[in-house]
Amino acid sequence: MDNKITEKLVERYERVQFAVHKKAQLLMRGEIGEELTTEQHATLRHIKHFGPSTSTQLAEAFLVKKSAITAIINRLIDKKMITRRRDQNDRRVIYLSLTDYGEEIYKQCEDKIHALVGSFITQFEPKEIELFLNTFEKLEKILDKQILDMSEGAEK
Amino acid sequence: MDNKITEKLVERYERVQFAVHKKAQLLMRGEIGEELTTEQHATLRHIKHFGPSTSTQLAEAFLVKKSAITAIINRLIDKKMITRRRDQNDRRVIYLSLTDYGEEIYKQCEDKIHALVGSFITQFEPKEIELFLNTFEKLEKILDKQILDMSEGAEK
DNA sequence: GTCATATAGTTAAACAAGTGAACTATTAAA
DNA sequence: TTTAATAGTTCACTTGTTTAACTATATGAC
Repeated sequence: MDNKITEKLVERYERVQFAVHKKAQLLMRGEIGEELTTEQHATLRHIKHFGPSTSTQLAEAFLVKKSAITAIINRLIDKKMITRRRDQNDRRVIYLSLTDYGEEIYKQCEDKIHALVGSFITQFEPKEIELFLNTFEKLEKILDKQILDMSEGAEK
Repeated sequence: MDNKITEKLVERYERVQFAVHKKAQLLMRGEIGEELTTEQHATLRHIKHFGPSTSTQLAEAFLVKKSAITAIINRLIDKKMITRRRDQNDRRVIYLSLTDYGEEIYKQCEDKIHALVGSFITQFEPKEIELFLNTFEKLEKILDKQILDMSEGAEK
């Protein structure tokens, strides 16, 4: 009984998550003139959201090693979308910021995503959206706690 | 007004999707004795679900090129989780099936996932789960149609 | 029946993302 | 001041991906 629902949930979640991911990938590809990978977009998003950030902060946010961030950052710098700036108080630290071009590309991506999601929203009842948001908020809290617990051992 | 909701939806969805993905990754890593990547797990899942499959079918299901499937398959064969079997009617075709070992590892993964999701379920109202399922079903249909439209040009 | 074409799958080169370990600087602490 | 810790990079290796060239088999036009 309960097993059936679990299975259904997993299956349906996986299919939607796959479809959303693919859709987002297609959105980031080509249409804007610049190709952005999922990770590159997430990096721009983090910096836009939290302001100038360090590799360490990005690594913690994405739950990957710092060397992985270095690689992504190098590619974004090649694309002239972000810049490095050394902290003068602590000269080990490097702050990463968006260039004007980075801001521009990021904005174009956001517009695309928002337009897409906006078109979805019209097909749902306000009540459905409300409940969706609440469920996800709850889910997020549960997951965050669990992931923190699990990755604590693996963290450096 | 509507803009605000779109933004919230995107943000919340992205955070949950990230958390779920990381959580699943951690689940597949080590705990079972065998490491499975997301793609390897999805491949086992597809074969388990649809029975002996071809590279072409997997490539279509995952929306990647066939050469990407070849690489994943080779690694799963190295791990002795699947086998190739030539079709005798059409000798171009190769069917991929799970080995007993593959079945065993896959089952262990599923059990882990179901246990996890089962533990989530208890924290939600039946009504919430019902609506969640319905919303996702609706979302899936919308996305499937859109992705089909978008990738039609890109398909080979 | 034979020749052109389509289909199934592999291979190889190149790129993006990731890990792990060794490394350079710089700062903090004993 | 010598030792620790921290921030970041580099390098070798793995996985997943695309593109393009390739092999082998099947289909179809004539």
